[in-house]
Amino acid sequence: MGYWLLKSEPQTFGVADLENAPGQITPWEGVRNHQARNFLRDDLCLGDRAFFYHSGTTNPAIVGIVEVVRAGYPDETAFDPGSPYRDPASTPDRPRWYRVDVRLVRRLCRSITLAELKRHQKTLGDFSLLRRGNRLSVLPVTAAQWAFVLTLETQPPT
DNA sequence: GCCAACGTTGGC
DNA sequence: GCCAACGTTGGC
Repeated sequence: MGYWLLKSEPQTFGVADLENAPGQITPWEGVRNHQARNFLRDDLCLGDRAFFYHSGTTNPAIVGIVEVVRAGYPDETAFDPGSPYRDPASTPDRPRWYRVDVRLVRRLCRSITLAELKRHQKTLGDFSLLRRGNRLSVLPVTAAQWAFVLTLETQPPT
């Protein structure tokens, strides 16, 4: 099973929105970066788990856990002239962008902030989220990193 | 193919 | 609001 981290700005789509979505399922769409697209299209498998991460906020943090319930398929928002994610270069015949469907497994008992993760950089090792200049909205997480972050959840914030 | 200009992301 | 990182665009 693979582990991932998915970023979203809570003002656009936060964990609360996912909580209120039908079946607590949402397409993870609108990703318009080739490297992130490759992860969505090729690497996120059915059953994989991902951290739901809030970016662009005062306290960027991991706030929940989601599960991939549908593997990569074309992101149809690219075909929609009314969508902010419209990309005329992507067509149904030759889709350029892909999305997955995710379901909320649960919120974390407490948010694990980016600041806190940085304090554990030594333990986390080469964590893609902490790499300088990283802007990818879909990031791989190792099994060890996944497990460690979950141990933080049940400890008081450091 | 090179590179400057520009736009976006995202932390602070 | 600022700035670093980095992707994209477009002229040459």
